[in-house]
Amino acid sequence: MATTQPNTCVNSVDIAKNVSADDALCLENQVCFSLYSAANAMVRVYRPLLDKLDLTYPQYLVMLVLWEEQGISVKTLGDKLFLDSGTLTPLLKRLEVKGFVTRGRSEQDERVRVLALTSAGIALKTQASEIPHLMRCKVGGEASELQALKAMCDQALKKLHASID
Amino acid sequence: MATTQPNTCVNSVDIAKNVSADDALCLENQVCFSLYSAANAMVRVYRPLLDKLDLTYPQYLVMLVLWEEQGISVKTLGDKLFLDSGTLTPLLKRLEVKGFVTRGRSEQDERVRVLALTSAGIALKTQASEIPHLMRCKVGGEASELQALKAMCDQALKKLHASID
DNA sequence: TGCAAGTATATTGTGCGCAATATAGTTAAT
DNA sequence: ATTAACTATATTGCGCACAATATACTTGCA
Repeated sequence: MATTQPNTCVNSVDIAKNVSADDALCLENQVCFSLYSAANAMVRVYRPLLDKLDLTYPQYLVMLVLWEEQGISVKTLGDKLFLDSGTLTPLLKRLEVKGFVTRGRSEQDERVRVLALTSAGIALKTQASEIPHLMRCKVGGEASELQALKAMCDQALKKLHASID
Repeated sequence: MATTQPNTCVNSVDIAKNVSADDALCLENQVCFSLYSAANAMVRVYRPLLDKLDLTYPQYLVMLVLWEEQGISVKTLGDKLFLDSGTLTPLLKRLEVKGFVTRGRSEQDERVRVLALTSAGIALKTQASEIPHLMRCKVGGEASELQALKAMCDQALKKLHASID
């Protein structure tokens, strides 16, 4: 395992192991490319299932949060989903137009939007309850593998967040 | 570990293990959300590094491919990156405007674009050679962990692709 | 040869993601 | 009470992703 590049880090992100500068730029060795491609593919597989609920994947994530807890702010929602208002504001407006979500104002603090579900939004949860099962069937794989994947993604996410100072 | 939902699949995608329909819709249990968030965070961490090369992350991926092999078609590029012409055509035009890439035509088949690098595009590889190292330092973590993450993403990608019939 | 079927790329439209910026409302310190 | 600093949301602009569609070119078959 030759290393032709001085390397003050013992570890690697975009290479499978310590390799030459050239091998490090090889697509095959890029961890991040695998992550990126898997995430894209995942959204693609969700799409036909979510089409039936008239939701996109990011909209589905918002609904997951609101099915758990209503009356939260855009900020709180963004903290949970790691998304900002530039993404969420237009997305929430689309959910409002579809009649799934209401965007009220806090009486205590006029700046904050209070997000809630309409009855249609609440009702959607019943249809959505099939989705995890359908995804399971579509993709298969051992539960332990998926748990491991989730654990590694969560760990990577933690480090990536930390590296944004 | 009670299962309140009949389940013909032994495995799970969006839940950590066999759980109730309600727990399956819990954001905390969603493997795909972890994948999605980690991929977003990864692109965010790349951004300041790639800004210096005047590249976005998807543009960087295209350059990685072209640094390995020039003269390929949009189709071949798309097969390698799992992206279609709707994504690549405008992206390649932007790389052309920046002066990194040329978009010629095949003489054998007038339909196919033949992608090549300009001298500026080739020169960029030298600057890019630092990026894997810089990402490694930014994120840290054991090489074996990253290898494992890559392996699991590749496996997931394979299954996700297969599930699109 | 002519034409149907297939293929490669391009176009259009929608919805993210996110940086940068703007605006309005709140809080705290003087 | 003012005002400066802070906070929550919104807006704008750019670049993906991708479905759906269009166009141009090629190939194979009758």
